[in-house]
Amino acid sequence: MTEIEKTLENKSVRPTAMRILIYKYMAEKDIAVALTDIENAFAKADRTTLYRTLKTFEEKGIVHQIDDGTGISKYALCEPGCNCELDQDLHLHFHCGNCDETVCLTEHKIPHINLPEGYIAEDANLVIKGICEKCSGQ
Amino acid sequence: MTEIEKTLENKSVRPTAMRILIYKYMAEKDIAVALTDIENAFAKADRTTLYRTLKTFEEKGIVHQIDDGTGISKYALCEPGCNCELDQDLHLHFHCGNCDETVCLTEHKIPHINLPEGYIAEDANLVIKGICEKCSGQ
DNA sequence: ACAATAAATGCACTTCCGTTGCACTAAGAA
DNA sequence: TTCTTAGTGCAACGGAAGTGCATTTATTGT
Ligand SMILES: [Mn+2]
Ligand SMILES: [Mn+2]
Ligand SMILES: [Zn+2]
Ligand SMILES: [Zn+2]
Repeated sequence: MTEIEKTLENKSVRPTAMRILIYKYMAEKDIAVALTDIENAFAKADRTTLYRTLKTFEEKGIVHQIDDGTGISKYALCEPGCNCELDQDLHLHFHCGNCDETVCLTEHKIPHINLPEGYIAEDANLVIKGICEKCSGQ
Repeated sequence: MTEIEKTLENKSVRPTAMRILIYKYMAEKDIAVALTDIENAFAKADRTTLYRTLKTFEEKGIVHQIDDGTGISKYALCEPGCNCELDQDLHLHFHCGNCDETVCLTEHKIPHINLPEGYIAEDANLVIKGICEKCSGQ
């Protein structure tokens, strides 16, 4: 049994061929991926299957969904210490306006914000837009 | 000439009847509004007109668009000191999971974030999700 | 190995929101 | 008034998310 299969089973997700391929695809990329990206990478697979795979992965804490403001949902594998299901230690995301790629900045946590009286924070999303290190050429 | 008409002309937007109505509608609300909200408020008007009005307002710096993570674009009037077109002094937004309302927290600016080497920040979006003061009951 | 059961996949279709093209109308300039 | 531009209304398109149901594949129990 491979590493990926073990990882999936640890999260109580049955390691089907499709799921292993999708996991591997996401693991090889260092950027967040959209459903369409996976669809293009695996032309033979049906969009619904990929869609539901991502949904399952998200529910089981294997990936987290990213709203980078483009209107297209992105997904990235959760790091070992990723507490995204607990809504704590939330990291920020960076979207490059040049290459349209979105990356997790897992080391950069969202700073704590003091809200006005009566407001209760449960979750947060911080997206920085600009030029990524690949595109800025340094 | 009313205050609203003056405001629109100052921003080089011709104060048509429809535009004045939309501006007034947004000014009376203390929450961000979606295109659908305006559509429901002015059943006689066409969605396209409202859509293009909001677009014009945004281009002229009268309103700013808000991405609160719901997937539906919201809009709010820019405060007198709102520098949203300059991408500075960006304030954060709060979305209530209970009443589904989104508000501008204009006093709360997005803190400066130190990015990794090579990353250039140009814009930022910070949305806090939780329970608003109306719904938390205090 | 077999049947019974449950999970995963594939296809078709729907919904929602944003967006655009084009014709028509109202408003401002000459 | 005539010319020209800006605003509005109607219809249709588009992308992306989501759902219902039939079919296939895997797992369980005998
Ligand atoms: Mn991330
Ligand atoms: Mn705002
Ligand atoms: Zn880039
Ligand atoms: Zn609320």
